[in-house]
Amino acid sequence: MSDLLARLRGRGWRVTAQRRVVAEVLDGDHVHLTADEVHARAVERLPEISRATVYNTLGELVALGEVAEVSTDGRAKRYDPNAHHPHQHLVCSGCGAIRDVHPIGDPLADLPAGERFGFTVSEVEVTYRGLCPSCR
Amino acid sequence: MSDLLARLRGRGWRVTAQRRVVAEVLDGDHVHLTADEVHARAVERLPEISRATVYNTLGELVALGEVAEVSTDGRAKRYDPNAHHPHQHLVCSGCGAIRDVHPIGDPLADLPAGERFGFTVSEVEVTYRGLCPSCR
DNA sequence: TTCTTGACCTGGATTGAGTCCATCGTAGGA
DNA sequence: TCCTACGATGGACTCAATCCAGGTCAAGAA
Repeated sequence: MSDLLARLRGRGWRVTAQRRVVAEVLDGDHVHLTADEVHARAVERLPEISRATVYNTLGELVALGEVAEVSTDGRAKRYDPNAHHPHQHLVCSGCGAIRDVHPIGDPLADLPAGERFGFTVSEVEVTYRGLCPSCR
Repeated sequence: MSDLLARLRGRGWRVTAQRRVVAEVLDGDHVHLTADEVHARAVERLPEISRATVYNTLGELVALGEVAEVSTDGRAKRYDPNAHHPHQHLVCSGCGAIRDVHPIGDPLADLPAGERFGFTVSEVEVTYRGLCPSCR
């Protein structure tokens, strides 16, 4: 993630304290924070940062393909910094915990042409659901 | 869907005009209405029906396993009456159109034990994305 | 058929997530 | 150092969904 800011600068991004803090908060594996959680953590480092800025920055990171949006429950979207490593998600129906997982095979290949209704299919999103060890 | 009301009555449901109308609106294949769309159509048949009742009834139908909740965009949830026939969804990134699809194989089998983090995995949800013929 | 009652419905207030916008501030080039 | 266009702010607003107090009615009992 440390070179993320360099990559963004290379794309003409103006690097500000706010954007740096948002990028820093979103660092690590199995990180799936909501926008409000990102904001809460960003405030600890930069007390005046506004929610609008967090939403704007997350939106830009998503548009640039640096962060992926995940919506596993019907509630707030979550932001996943692991966008450069394709993966799917495993969600606990009890506590909502989310893990990144890597199924075998290409899920795209499992949709026969006869089931594509003439669509050009380019992406698949798989969400596995179950109970985690501590909710069972 | 016509025997849905009979099934519900059998489960001790009190059948009211409102519940009947909601169930009728949710009939057919490739039907994926939002709660507000269900409400709009229900109002045509029963002008005084309230949004709260539509939400309550949809929630009960979901809890009974008669209808499935689908959230393909980050926006309003959609309700899919096809819950008794397992299927996945194909969504157009352009216009949002949704089709029911049936991939080959069991997607659950594609998640190796080593990737389950001790979870008891019981469900998979697959969303294919692409462009429909008229958006391409 | 009428009565009774607890489950159901209503509409308005409320919550929560997210967006919009007018204004102010500042990163980075000249 | 100065300028200015891009970025940040925060308060108002939208949209989806839920909550709640009070009125209504489906279905079993008599």
